[in-house]
Amino acid sequence: MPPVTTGRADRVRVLPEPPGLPTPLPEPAVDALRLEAVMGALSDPLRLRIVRTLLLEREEFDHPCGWFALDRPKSSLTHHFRALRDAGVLRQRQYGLERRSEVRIADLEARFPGLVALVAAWTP
Amino acid sequence: MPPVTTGRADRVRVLPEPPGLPTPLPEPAVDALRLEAVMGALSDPLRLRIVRTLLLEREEFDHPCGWFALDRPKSSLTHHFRALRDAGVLRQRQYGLERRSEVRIADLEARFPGLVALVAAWTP
DNA sequence: TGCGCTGTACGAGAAAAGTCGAACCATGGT
DNA sequence: ACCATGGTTCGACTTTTCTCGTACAGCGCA
Repeated sequence: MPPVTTGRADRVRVLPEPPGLPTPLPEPAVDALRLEAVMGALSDPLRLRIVRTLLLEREEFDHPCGWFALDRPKSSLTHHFRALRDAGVLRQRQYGLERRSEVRIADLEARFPGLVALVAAWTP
Repeated sequence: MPPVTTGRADRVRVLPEPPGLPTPLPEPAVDALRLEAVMGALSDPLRLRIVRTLLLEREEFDHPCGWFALDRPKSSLTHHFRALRDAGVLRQRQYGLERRSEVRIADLEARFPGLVALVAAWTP
């Protein structure tokens, strides 16, 4: 299976599915996304790395926070994931006890075309 | 009698260069541009507005700082213009006593294609 | 019932960024 | 010579952000 290419928005998986994805945690609507907020969220190397990892290595859907090899305490990770979600970069769902994240590729592409590709091309 | 200024003060930099423009102030090289730094510089509404204005309303080359209608004290503007220059978003040249700025469009486009367009499309 | 797991909430200290006044400098005009 | 212009530097203050420890909560499982 090919690694994801970020230039295009493939299907939007936001539909309510009968087996049911958990409802996403509160997030800004597409037309409420603000460029300065997104930029601010992506102005941190750690968060940039989170998003990039999510873009390049998502095998299926989304990953729990511990998926990434981040050597920070959990409370720090919560902080950064929340910053990304507040800015509208990430969508998070509660799967039982773990919270998984995915990049809102379609939404970002709709409002800020090309931005996702920049993050995917980023090198630490 | 023409008021000949003393040649003791070697302000040679003020001379207009026939073929060229004044040398830009120190700035990061193209391949030293960092996405997180650029994002950080563009995560502020005021700076976003500066860059966007520069992109959309540049009539010729570049503009002095006071060109924009920013109701901030001068020291604040210096701060923000410097932040933009440090991140590599702006290039600044000293024209005699005034300092003019232009967006490093080509450089940004080379490293982060599409980013300039996002700023140009931004709405306050 | 208790343990291990994932992750949150709160709060405090540290670090970074923004804000702005005041002093200053060089230039050009009158 | 003086003043206005366009801008810098410095220092102080305020605000925001980062970092992380501690405490806690829900779920699954023996």
